Amino acid sequence: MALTIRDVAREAGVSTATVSNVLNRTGKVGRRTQRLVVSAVRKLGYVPDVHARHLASHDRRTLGIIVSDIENPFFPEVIKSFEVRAQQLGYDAILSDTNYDPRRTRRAAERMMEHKVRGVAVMTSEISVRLIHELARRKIAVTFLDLAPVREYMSNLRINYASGVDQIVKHLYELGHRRIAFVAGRDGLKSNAVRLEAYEQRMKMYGLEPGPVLPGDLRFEGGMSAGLEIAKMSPRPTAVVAINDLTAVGVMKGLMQTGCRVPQDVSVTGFDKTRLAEYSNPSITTVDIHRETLGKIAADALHELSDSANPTGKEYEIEAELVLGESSGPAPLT
Amino acid sequence: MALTIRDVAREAGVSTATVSNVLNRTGKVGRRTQRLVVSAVRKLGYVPDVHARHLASHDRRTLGIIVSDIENPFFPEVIKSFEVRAQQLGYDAILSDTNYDPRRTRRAAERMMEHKVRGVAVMTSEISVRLIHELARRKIAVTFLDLAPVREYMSNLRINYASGVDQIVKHLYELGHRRIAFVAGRDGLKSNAVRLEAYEQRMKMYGLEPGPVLPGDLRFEGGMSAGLEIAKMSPRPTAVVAINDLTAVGVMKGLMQTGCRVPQDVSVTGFDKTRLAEYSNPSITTVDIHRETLGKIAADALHELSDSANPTGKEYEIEAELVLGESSGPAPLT
DNA sequence: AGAAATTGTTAAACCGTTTAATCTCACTGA
DNA sequence: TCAGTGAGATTAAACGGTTTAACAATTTCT
Repeated sequence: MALTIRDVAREAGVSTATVSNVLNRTGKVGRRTQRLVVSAVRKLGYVPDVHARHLASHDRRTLGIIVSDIENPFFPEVIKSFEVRAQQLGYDAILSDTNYDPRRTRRAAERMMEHKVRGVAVMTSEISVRLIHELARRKIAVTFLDLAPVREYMSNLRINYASGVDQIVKHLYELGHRRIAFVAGRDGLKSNAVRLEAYEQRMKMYGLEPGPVLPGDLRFEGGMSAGLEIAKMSPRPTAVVAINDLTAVGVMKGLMQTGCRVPQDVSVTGFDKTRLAEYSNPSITTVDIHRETLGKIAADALHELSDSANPTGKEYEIEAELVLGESSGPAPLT
Repeated sequence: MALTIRDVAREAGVSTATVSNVLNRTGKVGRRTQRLVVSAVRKLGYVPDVHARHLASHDRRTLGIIVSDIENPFFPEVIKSFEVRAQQLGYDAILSDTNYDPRRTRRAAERMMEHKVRGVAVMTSEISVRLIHELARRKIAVTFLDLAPVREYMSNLRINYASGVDQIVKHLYELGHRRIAFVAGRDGLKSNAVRLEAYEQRMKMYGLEPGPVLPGDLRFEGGMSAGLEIAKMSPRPTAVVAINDLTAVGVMKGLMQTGCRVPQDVSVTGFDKTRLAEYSNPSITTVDIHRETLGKIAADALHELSDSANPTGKEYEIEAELVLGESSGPAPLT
């Protein structure tokens, strides 16, 4: 039905093998013949079929990336740099979105198997460790974010959340803040627990009493109600460490609604360095987790894992970096 | 090497055809045999190879979507609803990001051809009409945003920008504003030109002099410098219509930096209803372009185009809707 | 009971490409 | 002159599924 390699071969007056060799630049074809084939391809507008190609050449050149929510501003940048890097390494990249739903996570993993990818970057925590092991058992390389120990075909990307929190608390301490509240995120998430823990630890290191710790939901609303609550506390904290930027924006809104000024009365910090941090008013002091590095390293890790003879997993570390904004300032004189 | 349908057939003691029939629910298999096959599949953990499947069954069940920039907050929602709808219709969806680069746009289109997709939703304007025609000529259904007239295998999704602008101007007029400025976007973009034109037309309809029209860049920075400029105009406009939300945020920042209050002194409106509009402070009066509808309709349009016997293109219209925020209010008494 | 209709299963061809094995033939060197 | 060489091209067998014509078994009908 559609144009095949046979049509090209006929047009150029050669065999299909020759066409294939020209297309794949194996260098086995004479210059004259090469020209013939190329012009036949041009003339006919032939485009090879990726499915037939994958099937015939046992060499699978696809990488997958699974994210929990493409609408979460954290992911697009990661996806993009993953895809760019994958392409540089000669892979096709496919994306699946799980929407935080375990069923769809299963489907996503199955899709990766169906597509016979060489590796998958798992950027969500709704996935079960069993599923990861299943992928690895099928010799599909996997990278994930601190979900399991490293093993065969499994590498780990550790984001240094603790260091980010450390830098925030240090920053606030040096500005003179002593009562520093924390607005948490969702309970189940390991990445959230790590940050809370780091906060508590660092506070103690400075000889400060941790807390109060307010509940949040990783969303604007949770931040806002926390902000309202904090505004009427007595003694009122002079600084708030929020679990992410969106929460920080909510906190600021809550504070401002009750007349608290940011940062004159209360300093607020976020996490993740989303665009929101930059564009909110005041802009937010936050932590940059180098998302483009994350995506790139994920692709590199998969490449290395699936390419080498010994697919032993490795640990990678992604650094976090404090970025100053207008939302943090000197503690008010009591 | 990996598990094939033959392994399953052997395990179940049937032929490969039978396994295939069970997997594809053709209903030609007896209950007993069905059970045998299913349990063999389970036991072995067999997952079919998508490439072999596509190759053998000539029925291509993939749709593609090409966007200019996945990091642009406009797209993720569109992509998601496109993928969800595609899946409901039984398609696999693949995504390409062009990064506003014509070369990458070409690559994206080629990728779609290589994958032998049934249809492509083109959500970028960097694509040449030639390329769209080339896709259509290969009987790949295409939908786009007002890039070309409808033809065979080509449907058009028209976003009603004009109506959105109309609603904004009407809203401001009714609040008593008479001097309404406009902050433009990028010059080449048709979608931007349409909005500017609609603004001018509507202003005249109300017997108002359009302008001033300030340049922008669809980014925060352009908005901010426009905001600074507007602040020192005399007589100062009492309202500003910005080309998009990000620009509006910039405008507000610029205004506020010079002591103008929003909306007490100057009202500001955005466009697109990104998260930014909701979370900025004050939140922005903006226009919602129903992105999830856009994605869904794109998938539906492709399905219809590629499914029916006569692939005649159609026109679809996406409505725009005013959403009130805190950034617009009554015109100040002069 | 035997023919006809229905249902279930299989063997073999095919999808569009790659690739190992094989063939051709002009050229080299002894 | 002729075996040996090697570059360039071809042939044919995969790859992992689906599809279809043909056959076998069972049920239905007369």
